[in-house]
Amino acid sequence: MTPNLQTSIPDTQHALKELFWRRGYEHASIDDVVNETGLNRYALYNAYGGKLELFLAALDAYYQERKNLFLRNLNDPETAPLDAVRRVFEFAITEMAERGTGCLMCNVATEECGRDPKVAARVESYLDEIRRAYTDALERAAARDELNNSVKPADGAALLIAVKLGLGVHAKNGADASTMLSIFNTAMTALSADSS
Amino acid sequence: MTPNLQTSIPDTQHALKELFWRRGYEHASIDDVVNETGLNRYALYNAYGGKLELFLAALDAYYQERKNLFLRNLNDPETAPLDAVRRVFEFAITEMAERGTGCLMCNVATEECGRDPKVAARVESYLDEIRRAYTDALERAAARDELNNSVKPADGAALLIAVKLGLGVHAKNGADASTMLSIFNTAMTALSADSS
DNA sequence: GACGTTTCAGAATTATCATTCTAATTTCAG
DNA sequence: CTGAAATTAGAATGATAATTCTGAAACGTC
Repeated sequence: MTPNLQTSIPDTQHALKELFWRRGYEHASIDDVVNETGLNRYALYNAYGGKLELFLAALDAYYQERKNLFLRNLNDPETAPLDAVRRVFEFAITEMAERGTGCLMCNVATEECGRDPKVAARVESYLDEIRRAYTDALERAAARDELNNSVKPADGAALLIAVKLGLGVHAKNGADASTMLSIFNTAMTALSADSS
Repeated sequence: MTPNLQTSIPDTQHALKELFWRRGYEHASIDDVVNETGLNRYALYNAYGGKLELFLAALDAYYQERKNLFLRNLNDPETAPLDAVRRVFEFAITEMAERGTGCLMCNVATEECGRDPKVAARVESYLDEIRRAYTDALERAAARDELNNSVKPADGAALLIAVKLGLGVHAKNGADASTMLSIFNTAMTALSADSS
């Protein structure tokens, strides 16, 4: 009945992701981890090493999930690039508003554990990958004359990421979806070709 | 030599502001407060009540300082409104990059103490006041045909605040001033009249 | 079924920190 | 001066949490 470590690792990572996403690194205790993963404390330490490694596993699970979801949408050839960006943001905003916990990657960036080199390296590479994907999408938009031509795709991508981080802060403060969507729409209006 | 409480409160608030800004609420201990304010532990508890009230004092000191600085610049009749916005952001970005600690108000919003009702109320009223000031500035810009006419002043103001929060996250992660200025410039380009 | 190994639950350890307490010192009015 | 009141430095308290330890239970192999 009790799952062994081998078969339970994916579930464990999912539970870790949920726990750290909801509570943050510092406010999730090992007792919480034990309760929510169902795994034995001793086994956890043997398998992962310590709390930080547990967190890295959660971050990896989050990263894989987002990467699949976002990049698949952004690169969908059936969808106009700015519509794809919109779809990704609308999903993220709705989710953040429902959960009230911002985005795990943004939260990490503001927590003390974000100063850890291993954590920081993951955040950086994750943000780089997202930025590249946004840049590609905005380049395709520019090629279709759908991008504000005063804005370079790479700059627009960096702005989108900053807005996303800002929305994550708003979400942690209990902002509702409509407030956040309005902010995102303003950004998209300002970045779009027909804007002025 | 040791200052008494009456004359030292302004210095105390300044020291509290610095301490909590640099370390955050949770990672600043009462020992730190004792060391950095030079005040007696017992006296601190008598004067303030507890750690949260110490933090509120820090928040108040920060708020007063920013309010004077930012609103004076934003409302300066000698300066074109978008230039005034730019001046405020350039100051804030330079400061955040130098300190590497984001902005105190943004940090609060992401910390657990931001869930406290008294803290949340202060953050909300502070952000409202800033939003109103940005809205006024953007309305003046619109009257001079300097604002992207697809963007309503109130929406532009909300976007500026989200960007500011996002830049605060970047700053906490060690972003340098030029990266942050570039993001801000992109936002201003997209919000300006001659943008497309 | 028996034994060596693995896994378990939860206690022990160690550390940190907010808050309160205490005994000594300073202050200052008379 | 002097003695009551205020103020101090730092120890005690109580709580929480990461990590390690321990003795018991479960498991698999023969």
